[in-house]
Amino acid sequence: MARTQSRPARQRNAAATRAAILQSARRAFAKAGYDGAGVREIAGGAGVTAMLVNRYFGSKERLFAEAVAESIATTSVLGPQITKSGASGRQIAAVLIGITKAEDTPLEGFQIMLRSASSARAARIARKLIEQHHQKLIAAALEGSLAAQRAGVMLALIAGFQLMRQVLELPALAKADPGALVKVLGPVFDRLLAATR
Amino acid sequence: MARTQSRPARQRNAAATRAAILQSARRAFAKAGYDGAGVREIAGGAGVTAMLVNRYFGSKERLFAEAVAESIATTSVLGPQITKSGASGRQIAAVLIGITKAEDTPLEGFQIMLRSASSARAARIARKLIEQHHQKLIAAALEGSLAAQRAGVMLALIAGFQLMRQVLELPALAKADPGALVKVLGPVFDRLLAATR
DNA sequence: CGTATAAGTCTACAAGTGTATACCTGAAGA
DNA sequence: TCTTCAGGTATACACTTGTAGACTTATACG
Repeated sequence: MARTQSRPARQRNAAATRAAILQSARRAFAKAGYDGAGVREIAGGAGVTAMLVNRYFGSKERLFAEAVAESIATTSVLGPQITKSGASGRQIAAVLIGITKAEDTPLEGFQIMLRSASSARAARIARKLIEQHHQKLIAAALEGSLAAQRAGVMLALIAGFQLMRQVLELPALAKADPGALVKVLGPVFDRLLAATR
Repeated sequence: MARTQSRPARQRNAAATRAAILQSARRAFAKAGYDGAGVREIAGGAGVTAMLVNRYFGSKERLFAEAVAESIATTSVLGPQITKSGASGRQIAAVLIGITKAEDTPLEGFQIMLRSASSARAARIARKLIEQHHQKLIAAALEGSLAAQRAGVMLALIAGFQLMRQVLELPALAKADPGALVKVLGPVFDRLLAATR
């Protein structure tokens, strides 16, 4: 009766608990990266003991793989925006600027990747998922030559922008007026959308 | 006489030892990031005990700050290229592509930043240095309005490109023909160099 | 030679990591 | 009501991390 009274104390439900752990893991990995997020912290975020995490997922590494897979699948905001036929650079820029504003972001998959880049295993997992889920889709939607390279540079720009704005919080990008950023970023995306001459 | 016979046993030279530690630290941080590189590992790379590191630098955090500062100062390849008056996007792109080719790179400072982004303390240190050493210089060299934002986006593009090409090794960028990459990246840099309309 | 002092190491500790084993507990079936 | 077993916790261990204090050793100077 020590713990039951302080919390709503979720019913004993394996599936729900598993889901809660996974969600907590996604948030923690996005915030601190693979090495930075501890199993106890993740467990705490789900209102659960550390050991239950290992009980359900086997190990931290397997938990990470599952969390990344889910996050990437959910990170579908920017993809459609870019791959739809009539997209303008200004639109893409506006969306990107919007979703890199708050702490919590739909670009969770990218966030995890950025913060886990130091871990070799994490990087390998991330590369595979990025390549298959984003790079190929964008490249396919681009017309003209060097589509793969242009898609790659777009992803680089997105990742770098997020890194500087959200992770490093470089003032020039983090505190800038969104309108001004659109003015700067829009034409850049336009260049990448346009077929290379 | 237990230890003296096994090694060349560098002469006792504070300055040289300090420099050796710093170099080892730069390499270790670039490879594994702030959290990933251990003090013992860094010390070992300099042929020295872990405690000597703290003796000379006070703490790991301060060692990191100094290592980043030195790396950033050394990372002077791109800065002059961008800030010189007659620079073209194509030239900048060519230089960037050249120095993001091999594993070892003159962009060590960026590399460290990328791999340490997960650590909050490391990010704070890196932000300060990046801001003062790169962002302000580039912004000052740019003509027209929104110079700070344009400089920030340039840095984002550089960091993102390096991340995707060197750290994640996205095939479209890592294995691409340099000439093709110049064709894609050059106009993008041109856009950022040109005054915003 | 003798000694002062800088250069460097040893041992240890407190905190944090992922994980294994043993344990408890609450709800459902008989 | 009693039993059963999945859902969950507590304790502990082996290891690693950054760092502190006491210790040793080599070099330069008198």
